Amino acid sequence: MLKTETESAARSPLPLLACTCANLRRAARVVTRLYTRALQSDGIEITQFTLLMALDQVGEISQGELGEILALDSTSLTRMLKLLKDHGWVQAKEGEDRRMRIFRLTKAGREKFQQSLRHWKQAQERLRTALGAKSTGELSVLLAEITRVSQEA
Amino acid sequence: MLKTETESAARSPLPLLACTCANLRRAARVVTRLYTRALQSDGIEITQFTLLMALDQVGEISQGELGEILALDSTSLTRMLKLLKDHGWVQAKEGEDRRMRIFRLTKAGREKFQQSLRHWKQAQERLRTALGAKSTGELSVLLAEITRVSQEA
DNA sequence: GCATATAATATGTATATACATCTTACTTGG
DNA sequence: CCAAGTAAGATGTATATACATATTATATGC
Repeated sequence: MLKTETESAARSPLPLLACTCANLRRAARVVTRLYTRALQSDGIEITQFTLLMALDQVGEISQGELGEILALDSTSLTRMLKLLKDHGWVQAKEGEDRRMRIFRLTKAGREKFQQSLRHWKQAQERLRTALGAKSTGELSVLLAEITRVSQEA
Repeated sequence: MLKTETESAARSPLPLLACTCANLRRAARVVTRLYTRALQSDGIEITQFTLLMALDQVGEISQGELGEILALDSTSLTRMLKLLKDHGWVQAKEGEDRRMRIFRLTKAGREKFQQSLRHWKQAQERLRTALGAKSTGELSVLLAEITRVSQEA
């Protein structure tokens, strides 16, 4: 029988998992915590902040298109956007195609976004400093790459 | 008023978001889909497969320690592991410290792991091929780095 | 040895997210 | 113009995940 490893302190704290997916998800968890905590006093989750940021950039957009940009299932967005609506941060209107929902920020949403932007920047900057500018840039490129090729694969 | 962009086809399909966290999460979603679909016929989620893989490697481990390795809140593991227990893939025993739960794979769990390993390898390999070996290696290193520094930051 | 502090896990609650399926609206072949 | 097909979003259901708090067991100061 193998010696149980439970008592040994010899396990490295973060062994490299062999699975790219597991490594991505683990990194996403840790980084999400960092941003979520930075935004805590703003009363907004980083996932919600991301939607505000996207809407701030594009102005108006349909639910489906927003889903494509964020690689989020459109039906997932139904509920995420509902939370934002309940907060009064976004509003929807019908498109010319009456099946579509066109979303945009409300005034309160723009304000919430601007407000939380400070703490977001702090988190973003803290991470960039800790990882190094070069690595941060490389990571960005690789994440864009892997997102693209995974969608095709 | 800005022209609504809803009708224009001119938005690039995957604009680089400005947020490292959003980029990580988006990549994790896309890659998760790839692996989940590869494992579909095995009746196991990639998240569950990851737990089996970790347990297969370490043999026996407490819930808390497993959480540290995977950067998963130990209370999240309570329910994830319960699902695996319900499937009969893992079993728990009390530790010497009677608060602890020590987990390990059952025979059925080892078999399920070995079985699903084939499709996991296919997904892993497909991704590696699509992204390139060099980038895949760099990504691994960067993900380990960002995980480490984010936990400290 | 006890009161208190702390650690490991469980439970309540909330959000994020996916997929299957349903509904409604558009599109298209005839 | 209509029937059949398809596209956009809503809803049912399930898992992943976090945090606050509760519970139980261990550790520690006196």
